[in-house]
Parts: sequence; structure tokens; C-alpha cells
Amino acid sequence: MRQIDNKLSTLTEPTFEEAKSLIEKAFVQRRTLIVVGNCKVDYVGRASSKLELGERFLIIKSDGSLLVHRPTGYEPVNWQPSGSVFHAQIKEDQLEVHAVRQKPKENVKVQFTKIYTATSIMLLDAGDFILNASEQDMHRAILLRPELIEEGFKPISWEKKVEPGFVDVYGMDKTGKLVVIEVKRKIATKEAVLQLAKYIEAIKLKTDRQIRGILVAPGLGKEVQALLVSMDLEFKELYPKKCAEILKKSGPTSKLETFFNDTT
Amino acid sequence: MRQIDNKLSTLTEPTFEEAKSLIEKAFVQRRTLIVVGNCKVDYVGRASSKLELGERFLIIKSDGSLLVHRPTGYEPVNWQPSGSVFHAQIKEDQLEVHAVRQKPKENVKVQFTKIYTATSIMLLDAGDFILNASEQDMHRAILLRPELIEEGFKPISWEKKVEPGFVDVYGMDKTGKLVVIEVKRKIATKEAVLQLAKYIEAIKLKTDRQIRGILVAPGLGKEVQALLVSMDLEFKELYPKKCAEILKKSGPTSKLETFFNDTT
DNA sequence: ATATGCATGTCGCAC
DNA sequence: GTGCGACGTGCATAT
Repeated sequence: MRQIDNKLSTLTEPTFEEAKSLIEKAFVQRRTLIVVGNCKVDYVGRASSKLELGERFLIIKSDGSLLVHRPTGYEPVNWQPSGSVFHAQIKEDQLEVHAVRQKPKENVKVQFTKIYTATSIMLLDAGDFILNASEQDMHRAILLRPELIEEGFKPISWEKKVEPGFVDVYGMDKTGKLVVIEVKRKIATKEAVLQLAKYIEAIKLKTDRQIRGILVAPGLGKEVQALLVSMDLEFKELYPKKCAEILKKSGPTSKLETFFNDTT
Repeated sequence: MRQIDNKLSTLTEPTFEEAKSLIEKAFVQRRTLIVVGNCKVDYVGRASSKLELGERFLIIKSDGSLLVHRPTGYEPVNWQPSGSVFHAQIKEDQLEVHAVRQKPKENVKVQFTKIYTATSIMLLDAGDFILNASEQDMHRAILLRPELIEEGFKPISWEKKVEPGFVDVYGMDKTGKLVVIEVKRKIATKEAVLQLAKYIEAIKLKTDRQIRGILVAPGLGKEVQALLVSMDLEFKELYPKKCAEILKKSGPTSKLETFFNDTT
């Protein structure tokens, strides 16, 4: 066993008994666990799957999440989201790791026939993570600089519930017409148009005032443009990155949220 | 350095030079790489993100995928899908790993200030993976046992393009009415109903015959039921697992695909 | 290449 | 808890 202080323990080609001991200690001490070996995986839950024998690595994190990664692919072949409970046992010359999740009831069983390494690590990570250029950044940028939509646009509300969903931004143009805005951070699809149309329908039932619908996105699919026109909706080009820059310039999240969203 | 044949090499608390050498060798030999250490991560691409210093582990796979995992969470905090190209360098007492992806142009930079372990593994994995109870399994089960929908139902087509999308299953009931079926593998949402309605609208434009729309799913949200009724659509309860069982009994994928889908 | 929809999606937020 | 929509969604598939 290799060890760095109490931070990391690694076993190379351990016996199942040794591995089991390290694994169980990791569960208890809420460490991160990485096991490399030859294994089968069975999953039963919302769906079910069977993965035949092969070399993979298993990751178990302190919050109860589990990942089984094959040597290729961005995605884990099997997994369990955080909140799962684990159990290890030796059975018929195999080391079995079970992960159980309640609601939905799901079960992942990893059976190792050979373990190359098992590593248990105490990871400390309090680093901030900041993501920019999300759809919400676009909302915020629009609220901050309504002229991004058009001269004279006045936002009234933001992420407003209208049944059957949420309007991204809701406001009024310089002539007093209501404006409903659907924001997308990437090339807008038909779905986006239908979403916008749906909201407008809902709002039309509640008012006699004229309503304009504007789809705000970095671009439109070709057929989407035709659909937009046929539904008498509008398009305004806007890039998420540009929005991120605007927000950056104007300082971190001002009190937009308290400012808006009070106007029912 | 610990080594098992030529399968696995592990460095414990390596210098950056040692780590860099192992990492670059892993790139060339298309091995799987796992690096545990203290690092910062910067991402610029469709969006952008910044992750401050903390302890994480970095995974790089032979197909050019990259994952940075924090000690909690099912999802990687930063990543790069397969097909990325990597580069390692030592800079100002840090080990930097760059991952570049073309189209979309994206860049992930991982800066290690400290490396606890670096492991390079040659993983061989040819094991079959089979997943059951997908939505497609439900399609197949319906084609195989149309009475799952109702007595006398005759499927005509399957995953048929109708503009503006694909109808899951399309057929005829015992009275000769057209039947459009939307299948969901979980509790159906409003979205599902709107999808079904959308297809029916499209088909109504092309024929004068009466059309029934059936939403097939393991269940409905509460408000969804009301919506369904108001739109004059129907619901048929069907569980993905039951479908998986039906398919299992009747042997592996019969020639349904060739049998159907020829009827334009 | 673009378009379309599934996913064991997961995650976060509001009610 | 349920509902709802975003996500750097990724991914397969069909045109």
C-alpha cells in the first residue's frame, strides 16, 4: 500500500480482501474511490442493462455517486447519481460492489474478477465554480440593456409563470404593445418557436391588448425562420457570449432580481 | 513508478517532469489517464467557466475525451467530449494540460499546482453492453403485440417522418380510423401532449379521415390528463419494463424493421 | 453538415 | 414531493 499522509492510499494488484477493506474504509470515511479492474456490471431500475466482462474503472464519490467508465466515451456506461448507498462483498472469487438508490429504486452491481488498482483519496475542494454565457446571463443582459431587443423596450417581468410554463422575459415596446420574449442560447429550433407560440396563446386569453412575440437567439434553423414568419413572430439575434461580456462590464449580478419580478 | 506488465503505470507524488512524461506517453500510446491533484480549470467555448483551486481528478481517455471530477457530483465539473486533442506543458511551476476540440471550438485548460498521483492504464474492453426498456423497446413491443394498444389495432408505420417531426407509431383501429401514437417511457408531461397534438395537426392537413391520437406512457401528470381530455386525445398505460419482457420472451429483435417502414 | 428527438438523462428552482 | 425547463447537455439517426 502506498500512502501520502492520510490523503491517499493505493493498492496495486490487491487481493479481494485487501481491496474490500480499502473500499469499505473509503465508504465510512467518505473518501473518493477509484478502482481499476476487470468487471461485469448489471443495472436494474428505470431501465436495465448488462455489461459483459471487460476492463473499466469504477469511481465512487463521498456523496454517494457512482460511475463506471469504459476506456472510451465521455459518458459513463453505468452510474448511480448521488445519494446511493454502497456495499462490498466477496462472492465466488469475485469482489462485488452494490449501489442502491431509493426513488427511483435502482440497483447497480459491479463484479470484479480482477483488480489492478484500488485508490482511496481524501479530496478537499472548496474552489468556486463560475459558468458564464448561460441562458440566464442572457435574461440578465436583456434586463440590464433592454435596447438589446430594440429601442424603447421596457422589461416588466422575468421568468414569469404564465401557465403552461415560464415566459423568459415579458415587457412592453415603445408603442405600448406587450412583448413576450423567448430566449435561447443556441440556434433556435422549432421547439423554441412552439414554446413561444404556446405562451402567447396563453396570454392572449387573458388580455385584449396586442402581443408581439420575439424569439431571441444567436440564430435560427432555416425552416424555423419560415415557421416564425408564418406565425407572425419576430426574431432578434443575440449571442450568449456578448451577454456575458455585458454583465462582466457592468459588474457582478446587480440587484436585478429584487428590482424586477415584483410586478406580479 | 509502480508498474504491472505494460498495463499500468502509477506515479505517486511525481515531479511535474515525471508526470508530464507519463501523460505524454499516455497520449501517444492511447492509454487511459487518471491524474489526481490540486488544480484550477478554465473553459472557453460555447460558454465559459472558471474553476478555482481545489483537489480533483482528471481523466483522459484514448478516444480523446476528458473529464474533470470534483469530489462530489455525478457530473464532471468540466469536460471535453471525445475527439479532443491534448497537450501538456510545464509553466511557472504548474503542469498545464490543454484539451482542444474543433467544432465547436472549445478549450479546456487544467493547471495542476500539485499532483498526488498520475496513472496511465492500458484498458481492454470488448464486453457487450445491452440496455433494455428504452422507448424503442416500447415501439417494438407495440408492433409485435398491437393489442397492447387495443383490440384490433393494426400498426402501419413506425417512426414515420411527418413534418414537423416523427410519429412514433402510426396505424389503424378496428373501425378504420387512423391512429397516431406518441410513446413515452416515463410519466408523460405536457410536452408529450403538445408533441402528439402537433403531429395530428400536421396529418389532418393531409387527409380527411378521422384521426385518433393516443399517448402511450407508464402514466400521466395530473394536469396532463386534463389537457389530454380537452384536446380530445386518449391515453393508454404501458410500462417500458413490460415491453422489455415481451421482447425478451419473443426472442431478440425480429425483423420488424424490415417488415414495417416499407409502407412509405 | 443539419435537423430531430431520446436519455437510467442530471440538475436546479419554484410551488 | 411534483412540475418544469436548461444544459458547454451528449448521442444516434436520418436527410
